[in-house]
Amino acid sequence: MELRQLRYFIKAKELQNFTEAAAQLFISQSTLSQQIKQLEDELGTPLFNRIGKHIYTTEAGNLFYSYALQCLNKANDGYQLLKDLSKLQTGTLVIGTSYGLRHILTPALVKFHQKYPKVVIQVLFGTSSEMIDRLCRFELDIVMTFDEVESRKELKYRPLFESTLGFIVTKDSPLAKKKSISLQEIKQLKLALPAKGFSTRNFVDEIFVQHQITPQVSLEINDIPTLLELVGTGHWNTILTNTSVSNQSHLVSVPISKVKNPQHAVLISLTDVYEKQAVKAFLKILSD
Amino acid sequence: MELRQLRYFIKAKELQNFTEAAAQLFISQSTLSQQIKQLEDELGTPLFNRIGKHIYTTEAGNLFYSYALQCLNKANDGYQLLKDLSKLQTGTLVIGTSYGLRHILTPALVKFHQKYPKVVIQVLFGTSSEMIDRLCRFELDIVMTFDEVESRKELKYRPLFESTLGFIVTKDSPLAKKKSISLQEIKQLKLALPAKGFSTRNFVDEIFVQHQITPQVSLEINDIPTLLELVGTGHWNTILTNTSVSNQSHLVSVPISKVKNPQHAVLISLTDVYEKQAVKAFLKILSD
DNA sequence: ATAATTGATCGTTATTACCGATTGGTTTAA
DNA sequence: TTAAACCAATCGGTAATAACGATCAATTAT
Repeated sequence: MELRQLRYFIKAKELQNFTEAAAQLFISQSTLSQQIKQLEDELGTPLFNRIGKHIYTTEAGNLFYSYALQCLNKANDGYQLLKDLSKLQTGTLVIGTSYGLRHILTPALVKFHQKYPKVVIQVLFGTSSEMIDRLCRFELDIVMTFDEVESRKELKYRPLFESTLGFIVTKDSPLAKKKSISLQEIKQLKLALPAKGFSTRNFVDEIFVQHQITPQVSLEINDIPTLLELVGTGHWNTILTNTSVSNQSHLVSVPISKVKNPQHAVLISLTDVYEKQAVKAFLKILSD
Repeated sequence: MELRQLRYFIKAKELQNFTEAAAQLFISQSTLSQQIKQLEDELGTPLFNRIGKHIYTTEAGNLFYSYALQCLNKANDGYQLLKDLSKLQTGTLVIGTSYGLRHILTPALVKFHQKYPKVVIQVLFGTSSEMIDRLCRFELDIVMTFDEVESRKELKYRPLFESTLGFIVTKDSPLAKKKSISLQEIKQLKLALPAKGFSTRNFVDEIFVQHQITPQVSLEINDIPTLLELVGTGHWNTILTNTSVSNQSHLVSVPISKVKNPQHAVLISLTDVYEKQAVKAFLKILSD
């Protein structure tokens, strides 16, 4: 049984006339006759009664018609779905992102959703190492994070922008008015930092190692909003990319002196893998 | 798009391996590769990501899979339907029935035979317990009888109609003119009853027990036509469903007073078992 | 009667599904 | 590092078959 035969059968049944059906199908009458016969042979029962020059469907033909239609419709639905997908009328976009990038993520999500409202978006915050693992396991379509030290060839890196680290304190703190703060000063203060694995944490650790300074890390946490809330209480200070506190009015970012610390925000995807239409569209919106 | 390609795609997607899929489909790997490629070209999007020696379905492939499956299932459903239907051209229908139901059985058999002349019909009269045993041993397709006290979950009961018991006497008997007869009067008379196991007998026994009356059962017999013949001699009387004597002009059924005795005629079949097309057709005819 | 219409059939052609062998890439084992 | 194993893609050739035109047989309309 082939879809071709079902298409022929349906047309023939609807027109009750092989010659006309063949014409509409742009095939010869003999071809239609043969293909119907072949289908009947496979099904083991006639689909048409041939009475003189007229044909009409048998009981079997009438019953089978409904299934043939449904079968063809399913095939067509699948076809249409993929055509829609290429026009982004459907599908899913799964984004992994660092918390420090949400200020560029959120407006991009809004724009994307306005343009492609039928695409379902999933956003996952997490550590960059965790997200890259997920990316390699095909659980994510794209990762937005700050770049890692090593670069892997199975990953494709698209730079977004640079951001510097800042020392985060409450607006009311005496430190809030300083124009800059040195690592030596920071060494005296209790820090709350993102847990190991976060790209910012990796970067902070690296800086302290470079300057041979051991900071007082009195709290580690793997949730940035909570970290910011804790810093807001005034009991801790932290170091984050400036962009992480851009919408936190009660917190202030003080530049760290004598430290070259630009972090590079990047988009990471898999190389040599078919890239979803939704990913392409999303990248286009981000780059605007 | 052809069903062949959908079949290939589904197998490849399920095994995530072209070589193995081709083997299971009994085609060469090159053929599978070509057909998948052809399908992808028609759909305008890759269905598989080819990364290294592994393949896995793209988003499009995953979405399309469901439709491909449904499409194939519809085709298969249609195929199965016609195979079932064609069995009505050759199959057998084995019916077990109580004697009391022959008045509805015979016209149904005639109609069924006119519609499906090639189906061989076997009819077996017997006790309901015997027939239900046979049904469970798959020796019968369907049983027509009066309902038993207990209902088993492996059996499916379809009610047909209700019938009452009557006291059967010859037309010439002085009792024939009575408008009703009480159990006390019956107690004085010699009875010929169907053998134990017949549903009517079970029901009659139960009624006597309920009224704490012991009847004079002077004859038991497991063949209803013979029983009726004996009753016709005037030496015995009996108790049967009224429908049993509906075509016996020399016998009369006298209602039994003060006894709630509707018997429920039912069709019994096995649950959770494939129901023959012939059975469905027969049920349809019966219900008309 | 005759012509027109229709589906089935026959012989042929064009297409294509299929195969085996090979290639090029990657992964695994030595 | 090299060799072996594995896998999908590709190529050229063959067998299967979808398609065609012509014709036949049957029915219907004129």
